[in-house]
Order: sequence, then structure tokens, then C-alpha cells
Amino acid sequence: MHPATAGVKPTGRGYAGPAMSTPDATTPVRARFCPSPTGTPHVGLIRTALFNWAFARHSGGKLVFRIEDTDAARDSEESYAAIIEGLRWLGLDWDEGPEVGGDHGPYRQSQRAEVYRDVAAKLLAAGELYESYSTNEEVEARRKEKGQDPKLGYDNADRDLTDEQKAAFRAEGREPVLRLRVPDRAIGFTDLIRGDISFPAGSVPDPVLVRANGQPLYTLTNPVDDALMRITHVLRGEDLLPSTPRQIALYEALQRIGVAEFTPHFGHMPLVRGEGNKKLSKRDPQSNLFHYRDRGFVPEGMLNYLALLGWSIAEDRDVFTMAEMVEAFEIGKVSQNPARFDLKKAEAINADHLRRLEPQDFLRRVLPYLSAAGVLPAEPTPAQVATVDAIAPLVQERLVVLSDAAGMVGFLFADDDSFAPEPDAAAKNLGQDAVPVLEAAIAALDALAEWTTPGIETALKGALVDGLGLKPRKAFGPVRVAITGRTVSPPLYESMELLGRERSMARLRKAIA
RNA sequence: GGCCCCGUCGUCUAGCGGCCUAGGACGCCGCCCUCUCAAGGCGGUAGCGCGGGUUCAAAUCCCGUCGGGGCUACCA
Repeated sequence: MHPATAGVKPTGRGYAGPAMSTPDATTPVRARFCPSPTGTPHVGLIRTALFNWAFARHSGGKLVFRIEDTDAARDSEESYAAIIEGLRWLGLDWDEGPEVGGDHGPYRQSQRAEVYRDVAAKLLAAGELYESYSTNEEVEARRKEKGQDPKLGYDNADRDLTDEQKAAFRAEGREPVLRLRVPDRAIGFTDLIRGDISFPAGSVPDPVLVRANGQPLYTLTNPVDDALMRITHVLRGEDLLPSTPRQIALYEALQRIGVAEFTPHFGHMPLVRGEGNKKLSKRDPQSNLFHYRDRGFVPEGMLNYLALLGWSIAEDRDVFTMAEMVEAFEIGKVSQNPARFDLKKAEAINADHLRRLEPQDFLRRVLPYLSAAGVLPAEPTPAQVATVDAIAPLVQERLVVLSDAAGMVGFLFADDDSFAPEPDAAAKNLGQDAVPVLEAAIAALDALAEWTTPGIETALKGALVDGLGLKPRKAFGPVRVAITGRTVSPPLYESMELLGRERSMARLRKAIA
């Protein structure tokens, strides 16, 4: 027997009937997050992780992280690493699982083959599982023969095969899959989010749990591991709702053979939709978590927005920290409605969190994005960091995502010989009529004793607004574009002070020439 | 087709029989502030799918209907 199954004591109650044994309020909460490592982390997947995390933390329970990699054809090590990376980036930690260990490991299903073989054998011996030899073609043919829709699926035809019949199939060279005998009664449960849900008798065909070659399927491994890992609460996407009755049937079978202590509570979270009404596709770039990280979403903003997809902290508030979420999160308050991923709102929430960052924290976080954009080298010099530090407060509140910073501060680090204003901005602001404006600005600034923000402001206002009688917009537009190269920039006087006298004057002169 | 879930502004939501002339947020529009853009402040736009019940009273409860979605694999 595998160690993982060794400690489970039989309940001694025998078949308990339709009544389920579920964890009561005194059972310490054990939630879990169990992704399948196929592709890059999906925001819907992360939302699921977040809710499980918040639920576990709020209740003072444990969060178990398990990798469901039983499908060698689809799983990849890269994807596994990406999921870990995503969770680490976001700060969603787990109490048991890969890289941290725990008493119920291993936590990758690819390493638990022995467990499944053991449990499957017990279930088969107890008559909970049975050998099934029907091919899909045969099932379909039988359905059609009876005038039924083939979509109804497997017809439980192999439930009561005699030993002679089995032997005959084997003589044909056929190997059986193992199916679960689902009880012929309605199967219901109380969903933590949706309330009572019931599936009528006959609507749940006996599922395949083990392939003919002995390979265990998700249908077996997921409930078995949840049982062995003592999971009390299964919080997952609504797409898994239809598989719940057959899983409950399995839990009951597992309880009968002494492998499971109870059937966990279930809560099905609403789907995350993309454009249109369909669930957000894995192929949609919008679903890729790293897409947001690369653009400069911060974990605080990402998590806050994801939390809003199906949950709200209060009637009049939607910006909050994870500590606040943990404090307030209740699974029963999760919405039953599907939620559309709204990029605009996500950005607004992120911008809010960006503004909340302490200056030094903001600086530390924005630097890598400036390097990635080529504004700064991979290893900025202390002088460059100091310059960013000086301008950071001016750009921090102007950003939606961190990568926006590059365009905002690029003018400070541009090579002076090759510096050139953006063509559109130049066309609008550096035409012929800008020449007298720039000349007056140059003259006034040349006469300036101290190159400081107030000094620059006084000089420019005096020369352009008072002297030339220009509207502020007309007066400062050309100067701004000449200095920063863009019509949108950090505040002008501060920008000029930071750029320095020599470089500023050179850019003004260059704009005339 | 079958089974299941869902239905409040364009979007995310609050609402759990009277506090609703339905609240907040994003978006959008306008105004203020202002050297640009943001931020901030103020104001505006827009919603209970439909039809029956129950009730003195329904967005809230029930039924039906319509609509949307999910699942229907020897994927997870």
C-alpha cells in the first residue's frame, strides 16, 4: 500500500446511503488550487487561485497546491514553471504543494501513479468500479438503434457483464477500461455559491476512471487526491459544475472503502468571459497573465481587479489591498453571474494602485520597465537612477501601467545628437509660428540667473504670456515639444530643470534650426 | 438534443419584501482646477428581459416564458 493511503481508517459504517458525510464547521479548512499545466497561466485560472487563497486565509485554514499533470500529451514543464512563476509574482502563497512540500505529497499527480493504482484496485475489488469493453462506436450504434441521441453518451451497458462475457471480450483481444458505477438516483448537493443543485437519476453516465492501459484519468485522480489530502472545500469554475455529481458518487464510493473521510463542500465560481458572451479563451491574448505583467500591471492591481470579477468588498468601494480582501472575503458572497474581463476597468484599478505606491517602491518597480523599453541600460548607472528618482513623483500619477513610464521620461535619457521630437508633435507645435515663441523663450532663459523650476516658470511666463501676449497653451506647447519631444509630458518647468540648462537650451535652439 | 447554471446601467457590481425616486465603480459627456496629459473636485448619461401569480407592499418570493452560458472525451 502506498503511504498516502495507509493512514486512512475505514469508517466502519458501511454504505451510508444517499446522505453524505461532509466536513462540519469545526473541521479546519483545507482548500486547494489544482491547475493542469497546459499553456500559459490564464487570468481565469488565477482568479480561481485567488479566491481559494483568500478563502483559506480568511478562514485560517490551509491552501494546498497540486499539479494535475496526468495528461502527458498536453502537459509541459514550461507551463508548470510558468504557473509557479505567476503565483510567486502575485504573492499567492500556498501551505502545501510543489516547492514547499507537506504531509500529503507528492503534489504532482505524475508522481502519484502508485496511489491511483492502489485506490483503483480497491474500488474494483469492492465492486464500485467495473470493467467496460464497449467502444464509442458500439455505444453510439446502440443509442441510434433505440432511437436516442448519441450525444447521450455511454449507456451503462457493461455494468453487469458476466465472467463469460468478459472472457469473450478478452479473447477478442479487447482490454477493458474501468468505469464507476454511479447510483441510480438523483444526486444533489448544496453549492456554497449557488445553493441547492440536483441532477436527476439517469443523467450521469458511468464515467471512465482508468484507461485500458492502466492510465488513471482526471475523473479518478482529482477526487482521490482531494480525499487523500483531506480537502474540505472545492472552489472551482462553473465549467466543472456538471462533473460534480459523478465526483460525489466517487467520494461516496471512496468513503465506503475507507479511503475518504467525507465529501467536501463545493462552490462553483462564475466564468470569466471575454469579448462577446463566451468564456475567455485560452487562445485569447487577453487571457494571458504575463501579458499584463509585461505591460506593467502590478500584483496589487492585477489581484484587486481579478477579485472584482465575481466579488465585491463593499457597496461603495472597489480599490483594496489583499489584506483587506482576506479580512472580508466570504465565499457565500461570490456572485453567481459570469463576469466579463474589462481591460479599461482593470487599468483604472491598476493606476490607482500605482499611485498608492511609496516613492522608493515605485522607483524600484518602474526601473525594469525603463530598461526593457531601452530607455535605460539593463544595469542603470547611479546617476541614471537618481534622475529617474527625481522625476518619478511627476510621472507616477500619470501612469496606467508601468511601461507607460518609458514614453514619459525618455527625453531625459535620449542621446542629445539624435534627439528628435515625435513627428506628429513637431508638425503641430514646431511650425513657422513657433519660431518667435522659441526665440523669446531662449532669450528669457539665457538671461536667467538660476536654473530652477520657479526661475524657469517666471522667465517663460514673463516672456511668452506677458511679453508676447500668448495663451498659455500656445506659449508652452512649442517649448514642451522642443524639450520633451511630445505634447504630453511631465510638468514642463520641472522637466527642464532636470534636463539641465545646457541640454535644454540646445534642444530649444535645435527646434528653430 | 439532453443535463445544469445564470439573467440589475454598455461593463463589473450593491440590493436579500417596505430604507429604491435602484447605490457605487469603470467607460462616456460637460464644468472647475491647470504649462500639456493625468490626478483631483463637481455634475450628467444609462439598468431591475418579459408575463403571470403571492402580498397591504416585489429588483427582492413562486411559476412560466424568452434570452445567454457551461457541460455532454479513454482532456482537465
